[in-house]
Amino acid sequence: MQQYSDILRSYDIKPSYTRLMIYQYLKENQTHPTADEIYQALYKDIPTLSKTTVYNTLHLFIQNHLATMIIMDQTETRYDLVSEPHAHFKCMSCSKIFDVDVMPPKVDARKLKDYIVNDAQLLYRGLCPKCKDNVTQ
Amino acid sequence: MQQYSDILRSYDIKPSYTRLMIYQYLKENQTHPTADEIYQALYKDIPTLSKTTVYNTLHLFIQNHLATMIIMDQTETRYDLVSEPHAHFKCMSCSKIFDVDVMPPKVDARKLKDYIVNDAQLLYRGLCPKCKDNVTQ
DNA sequence: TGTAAATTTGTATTGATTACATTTTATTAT
DNA sequence: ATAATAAAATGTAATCAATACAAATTTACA
Ligand SMILES: [Mn+2]
Ligand SMILES: [Mn+2]
Ligand SMILES: [Zn+2]
Ligand SMILES: [Zn+2]
Repeated sequence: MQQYSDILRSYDIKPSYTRLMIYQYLKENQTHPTADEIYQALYKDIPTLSKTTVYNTLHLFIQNHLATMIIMDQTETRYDLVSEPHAHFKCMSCSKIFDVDVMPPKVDARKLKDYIVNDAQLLYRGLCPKCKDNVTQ
Repeated sequence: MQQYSDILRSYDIKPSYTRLMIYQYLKENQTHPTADEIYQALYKDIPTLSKTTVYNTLHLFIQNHLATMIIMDQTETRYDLVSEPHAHFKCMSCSKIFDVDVMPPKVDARKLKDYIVNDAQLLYRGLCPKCKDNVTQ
């Protein structure tokens, strides 16, 4: 937990209790949760938790480049800690998001000349092995 | 217009007037419009147009692999005709979406073994040349 | 202590998208 | 033609994640 405080501080984020808990949840559940999933999970331990705080905190994490948002469809935004660049696969049947060990291609300077690129995301959609088997029997 | 009808038919879409107009708009304004932008543009010529019809038609186009949706943030879904694979750049200042001539990397079969991949999207975020200049003077 | 700043909370609002019943238009059979 | 049926389009209400914002609580520190 002390180490988590240090990580938050290293991103210029004051490690309040709520922020620590949200960071811990993201760190120890690498499941690309929605804001609501985070809220539901932490609510058990922090009954005073407000959903607004979850949103506020996630936005703070993103501002400070500690987290990133994964938007696969308009109904749910998911969150991930910033780490090694990797791609994401969303199963359109079970809605789970899987990490894919593929690097988003580094932007060719000629292709995006005069642009400032802050973020790159590589997204795949389809069926995960489990759901594929369920559908095709 | 006759050619547009044939294109729709080749995707198993019956070319009604509304569908033709929406297809035409997407074809002749390669600007990745929102459903509302399409509605606002066509409303002038088709005053009876309903926004639900725009959504219905776009969903039909997507079902039949004639169009695709680009979701860069949760407030607006944008639409694009399916064409040569290319990436998209969203300017976080002016909200415009630019085509980028970069191919989303073909999925390595070993990386997504046992997955069924239906769709790949490569997204960049940042500032376009115009907005960059406005911000930095 | 007391005061200001930072953080968290609760509630109301927003707005794009969907649900769905109704109406209109197109197609087919008689 | 006309009627019956199917397909397409419309209008309105509902949904629901996300935000706005003001109030309350906690923290920092003089
Ligand atoms: Mn991930
Ligand atoms: Mn495009
Ligand atoms: Zn699945
Ligand atoms: Zn711009």
